[in-house]
Amino acid sequence: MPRKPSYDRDALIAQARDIFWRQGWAGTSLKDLERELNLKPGSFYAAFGSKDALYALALERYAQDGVSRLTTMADEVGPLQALKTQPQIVISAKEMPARACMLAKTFAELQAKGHGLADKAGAHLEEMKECFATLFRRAQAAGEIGAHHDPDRLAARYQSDLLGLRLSAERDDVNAIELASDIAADLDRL
Amino acid sequence: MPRKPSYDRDALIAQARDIFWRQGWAGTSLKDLERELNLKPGSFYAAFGSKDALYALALERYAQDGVSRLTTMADEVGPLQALKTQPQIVISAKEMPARACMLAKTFAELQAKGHGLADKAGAHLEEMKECFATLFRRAQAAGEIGAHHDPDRLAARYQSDLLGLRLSAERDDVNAIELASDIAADLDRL
DNA sequence: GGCTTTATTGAGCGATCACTCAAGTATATA
DNA sequence: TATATACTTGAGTGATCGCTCAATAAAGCC
Repeated sequence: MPRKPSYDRDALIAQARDIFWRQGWAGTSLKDLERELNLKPGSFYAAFGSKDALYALALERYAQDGVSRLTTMADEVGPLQALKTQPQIVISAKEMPARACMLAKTFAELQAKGHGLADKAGAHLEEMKECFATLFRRAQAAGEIGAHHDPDRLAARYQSDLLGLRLSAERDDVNAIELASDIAADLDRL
Repeated sequence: MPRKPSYDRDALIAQARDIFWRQGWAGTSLKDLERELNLKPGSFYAAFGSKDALYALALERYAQDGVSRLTTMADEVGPLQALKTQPQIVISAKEMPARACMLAKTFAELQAKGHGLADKAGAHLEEMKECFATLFRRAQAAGEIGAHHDPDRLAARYQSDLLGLRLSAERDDVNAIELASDIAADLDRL
């Protein structure tokens, strides 16, 4: 009996993710979203409930895609090679809306105000870190990395390096390719 | 003949810097500033002209303080030791309003929208990077670092590491002290 | 003290914010 | 085809945004 929506909800979430990723939370108005997603206010709120609810969906999508892309690559080329390749990938950014990490941007923007979305972003960052740690553990098990290292500590450092790289890659005065290869080179010394 | 302002302009700029540093550009309203600086709208605009103008002053103050603190330390303990100590310092954050870098936060928040303050923040980041490069050059001249390294490349990597560290240090699930000491330890392998 | 000059005050400006809702429209079932 | 059930529309909500300005108060110079 009902009527079907004329839009593809998943596609709208992906589109919203890209806008939020680029412009941030406060930097994206509902006018922006309504225009880009081609939704009137009524439809928007019927579909997503609120700006924050859509942002949360966008964050989740972003984090899921990041983890699945990395684990897929690790299954194909091995854990260490995946970790070494990741820096290049995150700054290649041809069709990506931004090089900086959306989770980091969200966390940095909203943490001070105690916004719930900052906590969600922080949780996703933690998931991502645990994903890195798993790859370091697998690399250790495969003998690609010395057994004396703490994989959690390596993961924290590696994630921090990636966040720095991705932020630096937004700048014109930084050679991100050199930076990425230097970070990757560090993994060979473990 | 005139009447003197009842406030200390420099102190107000420092106070505004701390608020902006913590809450970001969009996250800080004029109401916030008027309340914290104890200024009515009229006085505020007579003193600073606009929110953006005050933000620019705050950025400048932030950058100047950062450079002068680092160069002072380098004069006291030497360039390499200063670079090795800096990571601990930036995350100690007893009386600092945030651990993340204000320049990086500003750049990340406003760059996508083409806001002029993002360019100013980017320029200050470049100054800071050049300051790091100078210290690496001085460390090289002193024989503390191998001559085969490119100091500009080292500076870019070091700055990126610091930005990542400072962002990570805002998180509860990251051991920032370990992170800082790992970054410092890397300098001994140069 | 009188005068000039500037600082201070706070009500209020238009614009924009996230969001609501009643009315109209299209569709799947009966 | 008739009806029930959504989806779509867009004018409009109160709140807040950055900011203005006329009125008032206070300080330095004569």
